[in-house]
Amino acid sequence: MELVEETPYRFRIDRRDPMRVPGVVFAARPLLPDLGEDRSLDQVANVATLPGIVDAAYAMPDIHWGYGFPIGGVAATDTAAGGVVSPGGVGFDISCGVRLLAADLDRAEFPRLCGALMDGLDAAIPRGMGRGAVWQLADRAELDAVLRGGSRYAVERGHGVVRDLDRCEDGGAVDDADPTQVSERAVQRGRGQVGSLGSGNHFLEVQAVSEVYDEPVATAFGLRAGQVCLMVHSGSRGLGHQICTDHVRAMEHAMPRYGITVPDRQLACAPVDSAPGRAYLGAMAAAANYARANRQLLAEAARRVFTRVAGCRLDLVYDVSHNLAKIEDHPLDGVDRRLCVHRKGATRAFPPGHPDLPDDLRPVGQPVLIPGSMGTASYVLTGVPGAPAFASTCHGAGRTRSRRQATTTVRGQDLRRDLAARGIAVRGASWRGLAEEMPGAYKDVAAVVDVAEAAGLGRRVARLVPLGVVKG
DNA sequence: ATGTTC
Repeated sequence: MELVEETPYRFRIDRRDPMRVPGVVFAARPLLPDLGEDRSLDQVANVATLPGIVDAAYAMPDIHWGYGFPIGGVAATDTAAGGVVSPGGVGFDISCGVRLLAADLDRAEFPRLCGALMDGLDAAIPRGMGRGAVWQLADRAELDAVLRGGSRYAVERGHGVVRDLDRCEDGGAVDDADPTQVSERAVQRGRGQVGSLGSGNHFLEVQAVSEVYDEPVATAFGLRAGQVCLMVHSGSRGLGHQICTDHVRAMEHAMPRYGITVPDRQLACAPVDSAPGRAYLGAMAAAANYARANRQLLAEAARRVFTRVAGCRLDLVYDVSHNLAKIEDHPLDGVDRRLCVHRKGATRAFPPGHPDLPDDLRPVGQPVLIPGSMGTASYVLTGVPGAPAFASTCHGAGRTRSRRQATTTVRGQDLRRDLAARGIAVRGASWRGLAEEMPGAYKDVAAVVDVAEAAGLGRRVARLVPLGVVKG
């Protein structure tokens, strides 16, 4: 794979047939994928062949190998020019994302509360493969209400406060969810999982603000140095996974009907303006709402623990997805075009002044939540004006070694002990799951965020360090 | 990521 270094933070993959646009990789040399075992740069070139793709196939500094599309990938297609939507451009965990809450509690108070707080969260947060959930839905009709209403419905049912919705992407729910495009199997898998963390890299973490880079913006976000925070990273569980599986299969069969060929069958896609395209987008929107309700319920469960143990509030800073396709207007050659923007392992980062931001955030831009790997820092960024890649940035550290490799390197028990020695309390669900998330299997999130800022994708606002980790 | 290979 030939990479042309345009700047120290931006590399180009020149267009060659059948690519329709070039590839652009935001990275520094040390962050580029290891070509021996990671085919993600080939995946960038593959994505660049998709019908209707505009501008470039983008990759963020946390890029790594994914299903069809790279994780850390952004691709936009022109909906008026046969542009496609591809489930592989969203990923299996539809609307996986991050929610950050700020406590009215100083980190100096944490040591005396740590044991009770972490034990309380350990008991209150369902997690791991399958397992239980916070919210027992009455019936299919109530699940449909979640699929249509997301966090808005959760708050209507008493799981949260109205102010939460102001601090959620899309006010807590996307429109155009179509539960009729969600299969019975997806419904069955999702029915008992609203308010559950899942496994893998999902987590709930008690953190402290360790550094503020931009005080006015941090203040507008509701963050100050030394403050205790809570970060939730979870998605749409088995429901989103099943929806992805179902619609990839449907699109594989439908592609010949639209004369579409792709270099990798994992890039199965259909025009946005087609029956299978609309069907996927309707089901995807339903999964997006499910994921938001899931994070809303998890945050509520954590709030109850914080209230009981510490007598403190948790105010929502923001909730944003990093696995989603959205129909957005962006200027191309000076003209606004309606695009289907796929972000897979990439976080939307609206700049100051964006009309979709709530009034109190519009002057400062959207909070962009970047979780680090276990035991390392996380970052809060804000969007910047005129950014490339359709107002998107990285979503985390990015894996460098497989789960399997990680488990042969370290034991979960040792990892937990090492973290405890560094003052980080861990409440896991399985030793294996813990080992798979060893920080050494990830890039350095600080380096990833440095590149994101240097490449003009976003601007650092605050750094958060872990105090306690609840792992799936 | 995932009832971790329908």
